[in-house]
Amino acid sequence: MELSHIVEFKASIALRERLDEYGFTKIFAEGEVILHPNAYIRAIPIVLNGNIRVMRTDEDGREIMLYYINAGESCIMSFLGGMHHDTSKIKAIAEEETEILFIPIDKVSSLIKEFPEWLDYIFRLYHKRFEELLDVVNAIAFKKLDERLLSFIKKKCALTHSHTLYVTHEQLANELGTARVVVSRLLKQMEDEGMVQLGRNKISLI
Amino acid sequence: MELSHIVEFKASIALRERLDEYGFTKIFAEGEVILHPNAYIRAIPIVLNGNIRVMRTDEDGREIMLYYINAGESCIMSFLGGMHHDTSKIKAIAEEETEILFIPIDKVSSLIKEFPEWLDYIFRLYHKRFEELLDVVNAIAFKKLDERLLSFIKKKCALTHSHTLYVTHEQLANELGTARVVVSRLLKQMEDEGMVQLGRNKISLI
DNA sequence: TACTTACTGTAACATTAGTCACAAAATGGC
DNA sequence: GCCATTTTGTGACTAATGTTACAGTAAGTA
Repeated sequence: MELSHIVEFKASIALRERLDEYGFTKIFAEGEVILHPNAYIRAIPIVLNGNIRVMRTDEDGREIMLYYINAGESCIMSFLGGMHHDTSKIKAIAEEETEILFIPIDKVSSLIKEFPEWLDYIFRLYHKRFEELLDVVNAIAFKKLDERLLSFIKKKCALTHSHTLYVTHEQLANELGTARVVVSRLLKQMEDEGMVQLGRNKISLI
Repeated sequence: MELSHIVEFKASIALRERLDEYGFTKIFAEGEVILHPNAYIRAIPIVLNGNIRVMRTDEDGREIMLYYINAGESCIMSFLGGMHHDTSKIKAIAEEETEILFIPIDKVSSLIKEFPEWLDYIFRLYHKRFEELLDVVNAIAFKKLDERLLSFIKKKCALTHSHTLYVTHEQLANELGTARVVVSRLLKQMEDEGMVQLGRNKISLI
């Protein structure tokens, strides 16, 4: 994805040039950790290609997935954290091979003053993330695991525009914040009900 | 609380005057709903005195508390929602008698251009809310109810600078997103363990 | 005081999810 | 093909929470 495809950046060549000038790109392999919990934040990432999975981890090492950052989007948690010289409260992992443009945090704030579209971009993403977080709260507070599992599978499928997912039950369990057996049990149930078809490392929606 | 006590506003008489000029204040009684879910947002609230409780509600009417908005703070969800002409995803209730200064949404964005400290204020609150939301996610994903209940009671006590809380088990249950019997059961247990003392409409931390 | 209402306590039971243990199947390397 | 490893399936059990039903108790008020 080119920066010019981001709606807020389309009209401003100047902003795009500035981002190119200040930023540096880096490519992460699938599964690579982009941002560790408690790490200091020096730059905010804009995803050019690929996807980032954002996880919340607790002290005991348990994790739960919060949302995806798709191409064209940024990690707004980093932005806030960086602005306040705070450490990261989340963990970001490349869901597939992912190319990222990093903008140093000091440039981020100076760009706000110069380019209102940059601020619009930040606000739009904030809004999106906030709503996604609220959806997560809803899901874990009010939904049962089978429902969460199903919509999680659907979301993952949507990312790859496919009906088949290549993941292990273990991975799903980790991202949902539960145990592998639980996921296996529920998946088997869903297969019996004809909702999915299971294979090794493979789940197909029907 | 005066606007001048808000750290970002201290230095700028001009900003405070503008807020006074554009805004209008309103007083809400304890328990009054300030913002309904799905309502259109035309103004963002700054709490001058009192506290607002922000709840997430799901389609079936179940609720769960997200965080408090204290004096000097604003509801950042409204801000985002308002900027994007979106409806409210949350419900805001006056926890006690609460005085609120409402700033019309169109003024909010024009103030950003004029007063960088206004933007700083917004960012600071975003950051705070985001972290609070993450804490909520952690709590409901990984903590057991007894632990959540206890820390919830402590948080409520902290609001009033007291060791005694005047609420019913029903209210606590609603805010935790669970059932009254469950809360009663856990509270009784906590009383047996000498952690709290119970009365009608009353819970004292020991 | 007597009545009503709101709040709390408790038992019994159902459901959901987590845990442990181990078997069975699939896969990949040799 | 054989073996090691990873992944999946399953049963049995425990723990946590939700649900229903009802009794007891405090407070308010006519």
